[in-house]
Amino acid sequence: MSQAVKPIRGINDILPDETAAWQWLEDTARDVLQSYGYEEIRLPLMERTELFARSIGEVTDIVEKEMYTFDDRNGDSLSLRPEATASCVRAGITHGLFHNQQQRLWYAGPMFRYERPQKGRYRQFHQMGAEAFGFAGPDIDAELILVSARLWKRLGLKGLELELNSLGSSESRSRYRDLLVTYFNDRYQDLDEDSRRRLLQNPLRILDSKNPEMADLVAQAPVLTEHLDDESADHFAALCAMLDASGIAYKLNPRLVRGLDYYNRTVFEWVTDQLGAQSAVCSGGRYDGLVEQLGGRPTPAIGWALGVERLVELVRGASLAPDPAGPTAYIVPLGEAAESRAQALAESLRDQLPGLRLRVHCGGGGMRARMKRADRSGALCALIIGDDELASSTVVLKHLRSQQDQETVALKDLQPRLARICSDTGAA
RNA sequence: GUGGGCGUAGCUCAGCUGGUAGAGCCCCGGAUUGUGGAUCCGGUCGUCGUGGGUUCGAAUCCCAUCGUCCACCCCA
Repeated sequence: MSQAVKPIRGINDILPDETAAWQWLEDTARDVLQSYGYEEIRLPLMERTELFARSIGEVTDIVEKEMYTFDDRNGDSLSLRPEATASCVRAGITHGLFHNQQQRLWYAGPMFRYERPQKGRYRQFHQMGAEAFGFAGPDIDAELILVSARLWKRLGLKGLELELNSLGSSESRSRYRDLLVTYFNDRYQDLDEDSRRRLLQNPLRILDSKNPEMADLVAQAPVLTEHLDDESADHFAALCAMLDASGIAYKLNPRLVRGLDYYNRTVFEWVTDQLGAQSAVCSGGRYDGLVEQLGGRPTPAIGWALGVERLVELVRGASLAPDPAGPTAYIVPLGEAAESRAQALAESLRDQLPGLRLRVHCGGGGMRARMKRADRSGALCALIIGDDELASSTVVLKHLRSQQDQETVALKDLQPRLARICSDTGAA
């Protein structure tokens, strides 16, 4: 044996025993998004590096040390996308989607960040996201939160908490930022190493510190929500009233900031305590300045993204995902004559019943081995075809999930018989 | 980038005061020549992560290295 090729760290395969949960989650999310009138947009996996630098922020960790960046053969610097909002905005500008128009969009797909992998954090991970463009008022903020809340409900997920905050306008945010820098600079001696670094890069993130020794200092710091501009305060109050009216519970968290530079006003996170250090399952916020910043016309915008791996973990942990459906029938041909007929029989059944799931035994083996495979396949029944059945144009239908006696079914009656099995079990 | 735990069969793991590698599950065959699930019998499967060192002898001790998991950081 030659040496096996190693996989890339933090870039995982999703194996067949997990894909049922993934598909269920993705299907459910798509249904929910479409039920609110959101339309899918498919975006490229890579963009010019400049796009991410200009949107996420030059001095963020994501851009400085977590992007997969390389020069293509023309010498252009490209990066695998670390998130999709920037691409979505870019695509909207490229195709004029924002000119006097409103857009409700969603996307799904892999993102890439060069981080040390740990629970709920991988170098290739998947997000689904929703973005709304051209809506300035708090009603769309409420709607986007309702979309996410409905998704948790449809998935049967309990225990997610919504944390909510407002960062204010970019002007009030930067005034607050100055206040905060002054406050922490005056207490520089008490700052831990991480916070000193953040003071230069992203002072708001000091408020997020997990270090208990920083707790007092953070608690005494100026509070963001007390320094909002009037319009942002009104916007936020109206959003809260709408959520109250819809029965959505939330926790105001004045320390909730976001790592990406483009957010303003509403920011929110759905958090869980089930995922170790990774508490955020879905988060987002308003980014009213981004479209203009990337060369489009001023366009208010807001969106969220959810981490598919994290949700899959929650859904699997709570055994919420339905069991994968096995085949309706497993066809067991016995003898050369039957083996040469089996695939043709299966083909004609699939023609007649498009929803039917048939697995035809391949690979030889004795009767016992074939029946064992039929059982392991999860099939509802086995269809046994040997010389006797060929001679009489019948098959033996054996029920594998119940104690019903096996039946001999004429070939001409097989299609309605299988259709009935499908409908009895709610399949197809 | 920093810190800690762990790397033995496809999977889960035992073996670690150095003596030449085991169990359960899975898989295959048989008991049951055309009938799965339960039971019983038999069988296949290992560069003991990699490289070096100590030793008559290393899965076991030492060093290095890689991988992986978790946490910091960052964030979905």
